[in-house]
Amino acid sequence: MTIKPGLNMIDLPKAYESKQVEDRIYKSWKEGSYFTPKIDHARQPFTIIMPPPNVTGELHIGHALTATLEDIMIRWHRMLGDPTLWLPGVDHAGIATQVVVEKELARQGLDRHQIGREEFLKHVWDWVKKSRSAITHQHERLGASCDWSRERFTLDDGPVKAVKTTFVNLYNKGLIYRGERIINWCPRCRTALSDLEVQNKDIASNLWHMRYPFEDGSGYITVATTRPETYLGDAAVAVNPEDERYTNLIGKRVILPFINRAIPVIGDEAIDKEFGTGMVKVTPAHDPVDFEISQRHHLPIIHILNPDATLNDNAGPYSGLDRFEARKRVVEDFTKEGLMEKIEPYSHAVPHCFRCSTIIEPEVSKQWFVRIAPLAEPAATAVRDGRIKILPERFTKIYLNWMDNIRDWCISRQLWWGHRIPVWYCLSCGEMIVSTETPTACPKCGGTRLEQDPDVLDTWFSSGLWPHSTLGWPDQTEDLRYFYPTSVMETGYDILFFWVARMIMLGIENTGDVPFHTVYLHGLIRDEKGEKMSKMKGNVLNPLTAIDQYGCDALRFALTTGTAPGNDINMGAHRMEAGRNFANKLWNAGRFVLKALEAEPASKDIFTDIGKYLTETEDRWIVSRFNRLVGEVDSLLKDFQFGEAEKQIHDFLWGEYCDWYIEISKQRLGKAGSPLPVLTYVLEASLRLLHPFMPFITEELWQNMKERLPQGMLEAPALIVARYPVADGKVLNNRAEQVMEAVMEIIRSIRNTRAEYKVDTGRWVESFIYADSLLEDIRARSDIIEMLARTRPLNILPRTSRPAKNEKTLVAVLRDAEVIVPLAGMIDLNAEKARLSKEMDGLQNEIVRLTQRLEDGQFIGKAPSTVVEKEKARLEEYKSKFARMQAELQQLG
RNA sequence: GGGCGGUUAGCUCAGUGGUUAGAGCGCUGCGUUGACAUCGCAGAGGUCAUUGGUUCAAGUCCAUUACCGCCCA
Repeated sequence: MTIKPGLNMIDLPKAYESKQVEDRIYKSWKEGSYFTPKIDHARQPFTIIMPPPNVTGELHIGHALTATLEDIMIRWHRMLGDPTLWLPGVDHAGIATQVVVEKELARQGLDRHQIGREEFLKHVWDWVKKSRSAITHQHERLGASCDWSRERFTLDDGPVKAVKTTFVNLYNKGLIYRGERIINWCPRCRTALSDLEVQNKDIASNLWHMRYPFEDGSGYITVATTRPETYLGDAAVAVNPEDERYTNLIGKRVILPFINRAIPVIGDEAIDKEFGTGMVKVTPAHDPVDFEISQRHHLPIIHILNPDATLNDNAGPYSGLDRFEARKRVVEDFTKEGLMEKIEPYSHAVPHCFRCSTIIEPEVSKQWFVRIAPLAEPAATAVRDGRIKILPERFTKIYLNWMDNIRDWCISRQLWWGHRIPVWYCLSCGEMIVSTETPTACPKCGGTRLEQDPDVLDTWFSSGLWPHSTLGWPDQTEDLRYFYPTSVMETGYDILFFWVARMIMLGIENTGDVPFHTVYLHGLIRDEKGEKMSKMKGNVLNPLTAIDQYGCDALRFALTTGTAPGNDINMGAHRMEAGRNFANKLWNAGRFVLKALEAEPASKDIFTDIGKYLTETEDRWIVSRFNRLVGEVDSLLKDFQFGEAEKQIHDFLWGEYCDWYIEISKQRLGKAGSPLPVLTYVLEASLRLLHPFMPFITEELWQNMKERLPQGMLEAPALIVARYPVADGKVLNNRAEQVMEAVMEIIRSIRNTRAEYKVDTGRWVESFIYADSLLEDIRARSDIIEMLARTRPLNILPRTSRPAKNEKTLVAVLRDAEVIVPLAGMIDLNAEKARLSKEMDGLQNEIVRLTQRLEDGQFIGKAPSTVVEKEKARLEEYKSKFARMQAELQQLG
C-alpha cells in the first residue's frame, strides 16, 4: 500500500511539525505490515530480540536509546532486503512490580497479606495490563519498527513452559539444588537476593572493640567488629593459629556478656592477623566468612534475626528490638559495664538492596541455587573462541573475569509475583517432586496432599531464556529454527552480568548453540551535567515529553549522533535542539525540491540514468560526494558506528547539499539544463540513507516526493521498505571535486574579505581571479562565484596576465588561485602585510617539516608509497603557495 | 585491594597511526537575498592532563604519574 502524504504543497508548513506527521506515519507502517518478516530460507535473517522493559511502569530515556539503536539496525537490514525480525517483549520484573503494586494497595489502605496471594495476583495482572499497553504505546511513539505480532511477556504460556522445562532439566542434571547457604536477605523486600542484586556502598562507621571475659575469670579478650549487635549470634572467637600472640588462647572459653553463653576460642587460617586486634568474633548465621569457618569447626548456627530484621528470642534481653536499636543498646550496655575497650572510626563496604537501598543482612537460609560453574565454562569459551563478539571489545575482559570467578546463583525469591518454582512436597511422606506438570499424587507414597514450593524464581532466570523462549523453545518451532541464533543483542553495559551472561549460559545449555553472535553494549544516559539521572534528583528526562517538545527524530538524533559505542551520554535540551534544527533544515530542503517539482515536470529516468543529467561541474561534484558518503556510511554501519555514520550524513546534507548545492542550483532552476534531476536524485537517496536514524521525517518527505513524481518512478510502496543506497563507484569524480573545492575557496575568500572590511551586504565588489590549470573550469562557473560572493565585475584571468604592480588591493592566495579584491581607500596595508606574513610563517614551518621528512630515507623506504606521494604533492602545493604569497607581499610594498 | 574507562576549544563531546585536530552549543560582528531566523555569512577560541618510550610518522600504540568516574572483592 502507499502512504498518503498528510499535506498538500500549499499547506507544507514552513517549519517541520513532527506532531502532524509521526502518528499518521507509524499507523501507515503498521497497516502495511512492514514490521513482520517473511521467512525466506534462501536468505540469512537478521534478528534482534528486544530487551524486555520491566512491566513496572513507563519507559525511561535509557529504553529510548535501546529502542533507537535497535531500530537503526533493524531498519537498515530491512532496507538491505534481509528477512528482519525485531521481537518485542515485556518482563514481569518480580520484585519491582510487586513493590509497585504493594504501594498502590497501600494507598487504598490494603496489605497483600490481608487479601491473600490469589487476590493479590489479580491486582498485579490488572496493573500489568495497563502498563503493557503504555509501554507498547511508548515504543510506537519512538518509531520502533518491531514485530508486534510476535510480542511476548515473560509470564506467557510459552516462556512459562520454557522456565519449568529448564528448571526440571537442570535439577535432573544436578545443576539446581536446594541447600542452606549464606544468602543476602533484604528485610524490607523480605526475600533472598542473588549476589548481583546487592550494591556495596562505603559507609563511615566504627570499629567497636568489645571485651569478652574468660569463663575461668582470668581476664578477657578483645574482639573488633563493625556489627556489635551480632555478638548475640557468636559461636566462637577465632585467631590465626600462626599468630604467636594468641596461640595459647586456643581451646579456652569466653562468656558472651548479658546473655551469658560460653563459646570457644578457635584457630583458623582465614583470620587476618592485622585486622583489629587479630581476634575475631565468629557469627556463623550472619556472615559469609564466619559461616565457612563454622563449617570447618562444626560450630552451631545461631540465628538472631526475624525476617524483618528485628531480633528474635536468641537475642535474650534484646529480643524484639530493631537491628539498629539493638546495636545502640548493645554498645551502651558494653560501655556501661566497662566492656567497650574503644570505638574507632572506620569506613567499610556495607551491602544494600539494589531495589530499595535497605541494608542487606547476610543470613543462612534454605534456598534454591544453580550450580553455575558447569554452565559458565562453555559460556566463557563461546566468547573466547569468537562465536560471540562483545562490542566495545573492552567488555570482553570484564565478562570473562566475571565468568571465571562465578559463584552459585541463588534463584529462589520469597515473593508472590513471578514463575512459581515447579517443586511440590508430599505432606504425607515428605517426598520432593520436581516436575513441569502439576502432580496429582506423590509418586512415592501415593498421597494426594501435595504442597507447591511457595517461592518464585529470580526474574533473571526467565530473562536468561529470553532469546530462545520467545522463539518457541522448548518446542522446535519454525521461528526457532529460522531466527535462532539471533544476530545482535543490544543493551546497556550495566546488565552485562545480570542478563547477557545468563542468556549465554542458559542459551548454550538449552539449545546447544549461542543465543546471538554479537553483543553491542551502549552507555548510560546522564543529564547535561554528566550526573546520573534519578527520580530523587528530579533530573530525569521523560522520552514522551521530549518527543512532544522536539519530535521523535530529534530525540533519536540527540541520543545517537556524535556518541561513541559504550560511552555514557550526557543528554539535555541542547542536544535535542540540535536534532530538531537538523530535522527542520532537512524539511526545508525538502520543501525547496518539492516546490520545484511542482513547477517543473520531472524526467522519468532520473533514478535510472542520472549520468545524462550531470551537465555542470557542481552536478558531478554533489553526486560524487554523495556516493563517497554512501560508501563511508556502509562501512561505518557494518562496524556498528552508528553515531559517526549519522554525523556524516548530517554533515553532507547540511554542509554540502544545503549550503552549497541548493544555493548554486537556484541560478539554473526553471531554465534549460535545470539541476532539478540532480536535486531530486540526491535528496531521494539521502532520505533512504538517513531513514534508519530519522524514520518519520524521511518517510514523510519521501511520500511527498513520490506523489509529485510520475507514477512508478519510485517503486517501493514506502521508504521503510525501499532499498538502502549502494555506492556507485562510476560517478566518483576527482576533477569535479577539485574544481568545486577551488570555486568554494574563492567564494569564501571574497566573502571573508567583505566581512573583514564590513562591505555592505548589498554592495557588489569587483574581483580578479588568477589561475592556471583550473582556469577554464573556474571560468565556466563564474556565474556561481558572482552570485554567491556578490562580486561583479568578476575577472578570471591566467596567472601570466597578472600585472607587475597592484594598487592597494586585498590578496588571498589559495591552493589553485589568487584572488584580488581592489577595495580602494579601505585597505589597511600594514594589517594585510601582517596577515600574509603570519600565514607564511605557518606555511614555512610545514615546508620545513615536509622537506625534512621527504629527505629522510627511513620515511621514503618504510612509509607506503601512497603516503609518500601525498606528502610530495603537499610540499609542492605549499611551496607554490609560499612563493606566490612572497610575490604578493613584495608587491604590497 | 584488583580491573576498566576518562582527561581534546568557554561547555558537552567526536576523532578506528598518515594534510596545519573537528562538531554541536555558547561567544563576537554582519544580515528581512522567495527552502529554512529552528536560518545564513564571517570570526575568535587548542603546548590533545603529565613524563618517558615504540614508530619513517603518535591526540591515536606502550609504559608512568596525577586527577575524575565506574565495576568487582
